Amino acid sequence: MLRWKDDERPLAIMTRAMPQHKARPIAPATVNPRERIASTLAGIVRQQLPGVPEPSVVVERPHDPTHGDYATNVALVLARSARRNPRELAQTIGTSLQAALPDLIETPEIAGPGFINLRLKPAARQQVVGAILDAQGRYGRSAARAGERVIVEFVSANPTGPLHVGHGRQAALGDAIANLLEWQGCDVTREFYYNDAGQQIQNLAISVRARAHEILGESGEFPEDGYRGEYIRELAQRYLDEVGNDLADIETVRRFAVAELRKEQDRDLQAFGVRFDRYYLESSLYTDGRVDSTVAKLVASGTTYEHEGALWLRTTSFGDDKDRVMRKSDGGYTYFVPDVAYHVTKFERGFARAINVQGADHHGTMARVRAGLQAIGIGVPAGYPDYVLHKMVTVMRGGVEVKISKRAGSYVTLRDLIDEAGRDAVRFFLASRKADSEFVFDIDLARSQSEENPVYYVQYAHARVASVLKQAGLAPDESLATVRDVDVSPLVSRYEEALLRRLADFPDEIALAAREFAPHQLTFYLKDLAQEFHSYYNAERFLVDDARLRNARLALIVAVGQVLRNGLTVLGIGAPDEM
RNA sequence: GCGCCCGUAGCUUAAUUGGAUAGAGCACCGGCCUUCUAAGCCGGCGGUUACAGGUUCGAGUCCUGUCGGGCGUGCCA
Repeated sequence: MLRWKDDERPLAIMTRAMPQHKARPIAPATVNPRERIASTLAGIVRQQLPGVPEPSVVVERPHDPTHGDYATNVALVLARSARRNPRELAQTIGTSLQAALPDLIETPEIAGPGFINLRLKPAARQQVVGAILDAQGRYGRSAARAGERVIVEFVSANPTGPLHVGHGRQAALGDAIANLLEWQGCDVTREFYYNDAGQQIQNLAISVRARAHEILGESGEFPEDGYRGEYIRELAQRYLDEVGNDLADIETVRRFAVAELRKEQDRDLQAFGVRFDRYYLESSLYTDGRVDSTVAKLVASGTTYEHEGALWLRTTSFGDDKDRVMRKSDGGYTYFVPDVAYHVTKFERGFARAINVQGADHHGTMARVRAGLQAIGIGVPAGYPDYVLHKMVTVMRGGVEVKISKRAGSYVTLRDLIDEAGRDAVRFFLASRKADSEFVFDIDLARSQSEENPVYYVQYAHARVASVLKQAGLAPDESLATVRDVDVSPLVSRYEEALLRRLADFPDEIALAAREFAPHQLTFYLKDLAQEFHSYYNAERFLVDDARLRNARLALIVAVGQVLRNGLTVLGIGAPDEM
């Protein structure tokens, strides 16, 4: 997952307020090798090929480890405009590169149509262990985006029923995205837009009241579009127990039902390990006048018109494919008006970036909200807010789709999933796919505490690290300090090379996953890291007699344990010491 | 009808954003526990990347069209 352009800021490993300690054998202020190579390369191109339009210099990990630690395609990209043979150009650039970085790389190899393959000197590859130990649990964190204020809105379920698996996917994705951004230095606010003002809340109240009448033995019809889940009956029973038999005031019923459902949603989210900084109430947008003032501003901007008794916004002027109704002919606002008003507050609250994690059925609102923000003319940037839309989750058990739960009736609840498969497995699974692909959640797989379950595979690697350290006499909280200054030069086996490369990639993985709102990339990284560790574990012994080798290997696996833990933490998953 | 998204091995999927021989896991077959956790490791089988064209040194990735699935689409949220 490495791809950097030379015009992007290098990503510095967070080194904040770290106590200075003994000088280590490797250069103290070492930068990530990839960054050094990329910037040196850019200089060489500028110097040797003046006048050639400078391309993005890309230094990346080759797929095949026999191609070395890094590879670059500069020669291929430049060959045409420089009117040179790509392989011959690669040779020239490669020679200059090695001359500039003799301590870092071996003699470059030219391969294929003109790739330059670079192999790090062992000491350069090994330095990552020191970097991880020095970081004191903060390896992978960066200050690259320090001070950037970001709001991540996710879940935002209506308080009309229990959370379903789709909300679970949003919670897993949204929380992981928020964590990723925090690890990049962003100042992140997690917000739940709490839709308490619409027609569906009224339906909830009516449904609960109808069930309460039934319980009291009073006849009456259940509303056509009422909510039919078992939880409505439970709410009705609790209402009768706690509030009383007076059902005359629908407002009292409504308030009770909403409060109860919110409590339940909060309990589910807590069980899932997700917390919000703020719940933003849709109703407050009406009571504080923001909806009215939003409409007034849109009218004043001249982007609205009246047609057939309704007020329309000319969203087509801002990229939408149809104009949209703002105020219905009956005088009420359509939902998209408070939506725009809400996003105005995000912008006005100073969030330079807003990310909305929602189901793909909301994709229609994207163009509308963005158009509304543009129309209002208060300087909101064109792509604001960002959307991460996810597709449907299908739950499978025993090879067949599960469509209903007892409590909710028509859908599977997040609580069902957590109860069946456990928090960690559910979070890992729901974060492990690209958001815009359809998701098949196999309950049997998530439940199985065995080889076919990836989350246990990763956690097991962490537990194995902890177990070895324990037998080496290293307490978990002391292991970092104990191995900090060991000589890591014996780490040269193919397993060790692979692990060192993987560890060096971690900060870049975080940065990339944060930039692309793509936690699934991190799940794949962790599986790969765990796999390399398990292979190593099976092939080599750590507690060997040779003290120098033993210490080097212990330092390496302490570093592996750190990265596994950090990665799992970003995904909101525990890193157990024992399994 | 129109718009957006998706289509990769029997199943679930990845692919460094246009790079090298399309990688994994599950399932299936064969090996590895007197040694730090076998919830593990090693090997094998399995691909016309839905289809047809195009762009270029190079396409799963970009463009055009077709097929299949999902979602949305002037007064539901």
